[in-house]
Amino acid sequence: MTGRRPDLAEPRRRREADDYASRVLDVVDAIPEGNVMSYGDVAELLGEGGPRQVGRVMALWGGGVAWWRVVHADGSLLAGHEQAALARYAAENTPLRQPAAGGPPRIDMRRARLGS
DNA sequence: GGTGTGACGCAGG
DNA sequence: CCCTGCGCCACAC
Repeated sequence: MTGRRPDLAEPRRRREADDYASRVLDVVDAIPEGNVMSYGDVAELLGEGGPRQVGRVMALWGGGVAWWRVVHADGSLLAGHEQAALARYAAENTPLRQPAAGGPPRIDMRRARLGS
């Protein structure tokens, strides 16, 4: 049919985006204390989108969930929120890897990564 | 409709 | 350990 009704088609796509975001946040919310997942892990478990999509969702709406349980694949912490994240890790006893000297601490992915 | 950008990830050097 | 390039995809301009 030629009547596309853009006034209805547009909002539908918007709803799908929110739905995807809601799924991402749901997965993050399901990560147990003391464990973490990488952006790629979340995307893979979700079976949809990619690490960057997950990252964007977290950037926009991650404030309402345990955002510190989503880290980079190499275990490095979220830039700009290292202190807040570190406090959380200490509180829930998340396994960290201490650097030899002065360097930035990272998650011990082998032990903290969920699923392996 | 091309271009740049990003709370990513991986391979190379 | 550092930096660079490329793939990836949604979004802003």
